[in-house]
Amino acid sequence: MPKLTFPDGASRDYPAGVTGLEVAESISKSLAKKALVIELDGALWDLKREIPGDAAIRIITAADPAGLEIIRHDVAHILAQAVQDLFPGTQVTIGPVIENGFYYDFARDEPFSTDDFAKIEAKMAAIIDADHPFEREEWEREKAIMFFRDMGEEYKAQIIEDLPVDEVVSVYRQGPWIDLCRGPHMPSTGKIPKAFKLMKLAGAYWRGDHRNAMLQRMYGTAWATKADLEKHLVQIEEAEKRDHRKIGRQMDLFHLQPEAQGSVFWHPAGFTVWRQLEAYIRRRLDEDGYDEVKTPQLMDSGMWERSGHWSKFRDGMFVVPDDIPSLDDDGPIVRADADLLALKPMNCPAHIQIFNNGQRSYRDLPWRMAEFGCCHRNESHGALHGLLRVRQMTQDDAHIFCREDQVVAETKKFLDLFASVYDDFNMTDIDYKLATRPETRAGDDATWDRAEKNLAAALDAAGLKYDLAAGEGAFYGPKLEFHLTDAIGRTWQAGTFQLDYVLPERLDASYVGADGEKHRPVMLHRAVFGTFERFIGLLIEHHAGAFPTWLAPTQVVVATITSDADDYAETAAARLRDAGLRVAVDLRNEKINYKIREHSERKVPWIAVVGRQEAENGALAMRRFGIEGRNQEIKPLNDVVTELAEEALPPDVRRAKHGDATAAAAE
RNA sequence: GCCGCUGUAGCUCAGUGGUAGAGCGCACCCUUGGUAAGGGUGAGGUCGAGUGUUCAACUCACUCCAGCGGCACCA
Repeated sequence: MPKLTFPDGASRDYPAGVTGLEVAESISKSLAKKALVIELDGALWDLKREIPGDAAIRIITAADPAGLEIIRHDVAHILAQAVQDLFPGTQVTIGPVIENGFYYDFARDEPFSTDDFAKIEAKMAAIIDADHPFEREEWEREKAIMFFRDMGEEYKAQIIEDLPVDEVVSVYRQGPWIDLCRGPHMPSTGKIPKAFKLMKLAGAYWRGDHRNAMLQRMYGTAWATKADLEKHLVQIEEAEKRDHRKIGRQMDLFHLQPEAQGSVFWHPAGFTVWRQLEAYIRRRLDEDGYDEVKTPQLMDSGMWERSGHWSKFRDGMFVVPDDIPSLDDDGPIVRADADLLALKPMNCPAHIQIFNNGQRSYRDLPWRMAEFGCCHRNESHGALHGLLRVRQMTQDDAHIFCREDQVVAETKKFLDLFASVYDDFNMTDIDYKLATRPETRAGDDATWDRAEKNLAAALDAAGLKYDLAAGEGAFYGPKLEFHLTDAIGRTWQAGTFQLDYVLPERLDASYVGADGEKHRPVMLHRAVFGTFERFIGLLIEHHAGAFPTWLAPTQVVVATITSDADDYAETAAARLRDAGLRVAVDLRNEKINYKIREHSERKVPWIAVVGRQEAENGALAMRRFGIEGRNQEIKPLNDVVTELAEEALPPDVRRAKHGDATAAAAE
């Protein structure tokens, strides 16, 4: 007699052999109707399976996040059934639930087309209408392998072969269709909400390994209700509107072109944003005790051999022969045996050269060496993506050389800086992760133990909660990952922090300790923004192009209503410029509506409208971006100059100007 | 790099086996208009590149290039 405990703490005895469905019915008919699966002590269980013993239970419906996963899993199954029905000879593989939906990988020689989606979706709806019960069976392992092999389902057979020997092999029937599956499933296909949609088609390697066959992956989204599906589709549209590539074109920030794929042409407006960011972070680093340096773009391949990059990452480096190209049309342009140089893919080896140039004492440490270093990486063509994945990038990079006993304090110092910077950008939703040792790595386990412990201690000291990302560290040391959530809930990684014991060793960096002996410094690789390219991409999408005033390419446009106000407009603009603002003047022979529209589309924070009245009164009609409909405030020019100059201050400068008093008052 | 899709004017996109169209933008003219598109005229295209099929290719086929969505990669 299983004793079942309900979420409210009450418990009740049920007859042996009772199923989840019967339990649900004993509570209420409507619950039984809505029930999808039952949770037993935290594990999900088919409603039609006997409950084996005492358990804390919860009936899962579509309204439950776990229920939504069941729905998505079941939709993946009926997708597979529909596809095999419509395209005989297609092999099924796996079809997991992912964020917002699911995918299914199929093996088929002919390519699928998105044109097939309508047909497949119709078939899926028919399977739901048929209301096939999902029926679980447990099979003997060899029988299952034979069965799927006989069906020509090589991938399924392989999956079973690779299951741990003690794992129960279960299959589920849904009407005429049968599939290997761990389950659980809802009682029948008829309970699946018709709130799904096939989204896209893509290639994916079998088991994620590029040496394996390429399968065809269908992505879909599925929800508990049609309204949820609609909402999701609208959200996708919203995200598309924020696409930094699109906004970059609309706001004339930058462009990319085939002759320099992966490298950005920054236009004046876009580079204005860059300059603000660079000036900002430079102030922050100066304040935090960094020394800025500049190191060579090209270094001899020998340097990269010594650093270890040549053997491991040569395929991602741009290599240049160290030879004068020949003007002779007949012969080769460069000698075949020319020495090789490489464009730097990172700044750290060069920074070690500065460290090594002269004798260093323990008194010099920590040495925080910063560089806005322009690096090149020969990223594969398929990886390039707007500003987010480029071949030429500039990092707000720095390397901190320190003693082992300084690692925790330096890490904490960086974490404080990091949080403060992102706070200035109004991005306070940050998840921290400690990425630990990967399978292939340099350095011994004792060193890794110490390194991971140091980072954990620093996170604790900074009062930060964090998760582990096991095996995600760099090959030379553990990393901290910073996952930011943007205005519409997407997560991004920009900055980085890595602990490195290996490179100082390889490039023989040392300092003289208090004991008069030579010691190895520890090296901390760190970047707050990451790369300017990626960070600007992130900012564009986070703000949907509407930058805060201090970053906006143009901060205020003075737009005239009639040409009688032209002279005054120029005077007002000059005043604003003198106050340090980025000002444009629009004297065109256009209606004010048209001017407002155009500058609003460019997301200029302020439009200062001047007509005859403003010109006579020495005023401006100020219109702030982002407020729907007519919004204006007539203000004396002098007041506007003062107020906008204040609003346009970078956050750190404003903080310094007003001291900590305002900050404290704000808390 | 792999799989799929796409490539037509500065931008967004129609279009057909018989050598191209719209809207916006741009230029010029009229309009001086009070908070998200005033009107007119005009310029602008080797239809991504190459090869092939055809009397004829922007259209069909193949190859290449690039972009997009994934996968793999990401020091």
